[in-house]
Amino acid sequence: MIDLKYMQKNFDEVEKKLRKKSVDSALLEEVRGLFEQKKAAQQALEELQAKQNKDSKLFGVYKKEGKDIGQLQAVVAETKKQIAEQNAIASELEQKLLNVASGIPNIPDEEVPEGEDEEQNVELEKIGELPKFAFEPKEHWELAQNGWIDFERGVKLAKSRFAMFRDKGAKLERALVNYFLDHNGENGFEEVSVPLLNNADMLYGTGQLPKFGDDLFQTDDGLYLIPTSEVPLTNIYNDEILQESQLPLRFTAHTPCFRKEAGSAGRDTRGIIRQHQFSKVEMVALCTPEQSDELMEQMVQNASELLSNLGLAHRKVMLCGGDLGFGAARTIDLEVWLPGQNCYREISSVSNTRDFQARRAKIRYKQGKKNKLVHTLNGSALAVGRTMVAIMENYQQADGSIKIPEILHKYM
RNA sequence: CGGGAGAUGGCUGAGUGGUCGAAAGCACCGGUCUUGAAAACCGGCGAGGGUCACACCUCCCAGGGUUCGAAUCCCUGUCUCCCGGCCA
Repeated sequence: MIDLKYMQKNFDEVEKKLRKKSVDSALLEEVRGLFEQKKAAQQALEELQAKQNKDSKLFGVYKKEGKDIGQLQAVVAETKKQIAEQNAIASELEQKLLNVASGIPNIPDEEVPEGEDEEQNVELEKIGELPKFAFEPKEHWELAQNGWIDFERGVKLAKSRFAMFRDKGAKLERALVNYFLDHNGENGFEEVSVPLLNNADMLYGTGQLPKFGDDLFQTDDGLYLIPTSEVPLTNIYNDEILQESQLPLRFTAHTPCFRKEAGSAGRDTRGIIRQHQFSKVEMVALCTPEQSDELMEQMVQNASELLSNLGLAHRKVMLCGGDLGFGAARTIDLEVWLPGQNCYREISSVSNTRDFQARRAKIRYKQGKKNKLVHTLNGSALAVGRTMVAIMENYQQADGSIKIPEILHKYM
């Protein structure tokens, strides 16, 4: 949630900044109008409430003094009626404002480049050497003929866009998870194991709800399968007030992630690049505003290290405004080189949401006497399935076999 | 899933219809004292909105209800603890 008070006072500035994310300006105008209306209604309501409170307290006094309360009763009855009416008006406006405003995305940082979509993302740095092959490198689903991935049976057990790993494939997945968690742990991230079903408040907190509910699997008792462990990790301190000395807090967790991939029909239908269920190791940080830029760097660096240690060539990309996620003020993607596909593909995405999620999730910290909103950051380190793809394609041999990267040897 | 108890400020915990947003203790912050610290003493100290600042409004798990007035009474839900059943 963006800061509505700030937005009201600096409407033109906010509108201009949001243009980078191509937000409908009619929506913003609506918010501005609603804010004024709501405030007026609120004030009117509070005046009435104050009157009623005052009169009600008089009852006690009158009774003690033995005075007649008949007239007072009539006055209060009238006030009550007015309160009911005014309350209806005020709460409707408030609800409307909240609905509309919660659909406004975060304001992009100054440095975020202009752009419509991923075409305009800006490459920051290339890391590692592209591998050379004396043969035509295959794509991972061809290589998976070796039995590592069983696509057909994954589909049979669930439906399309589900797969299962077997034998060395399953072991490779487990090895990667262990390696990632160890590495993140050594770099200051506390390892946690979280509920995979979260309630609606948490999904609102991180921004998936109410706007992106279509992409979530929901249970019949109102819980949601997490689309990323960013949701539980960020919400660990939902509606709590932290001490400044506790910050920054850094967490890492491995979880499966569940996404309906609504609207992705026809994209990446082959292989395991885009699945309904995938495994991911995530990093999340809660920190002060002063700390958040440095943490962002650290998290990108941490993910990049994992790729380098696996011997995988990759690049850092700064997302342009149009490609930024709903809650992100800035995002840096890591894209790994896939020789089979002959292109770079996203394997990690690190975002700073500033106080956008913290405002929704009510995560604050005490700075002296004041309660301030924390900054929240999240990033993958790494997407496990896609790392498997990268290893298969980069480490494939002429005979179709796949070498295991050195660093994983002790894990499998 | 069945029976009982409970849910109050960072924590512990009083409060059963009327100036209660709420005693007390702990924690925390400021001060006095001290070479320094501890102890002792004095003061402050829930959250959100509102205001230049006050005033004022809302919140005692959530949602309804009773009442002029509810943390306090009633109903529903959620969660926690204990007892029983089931179970990885």
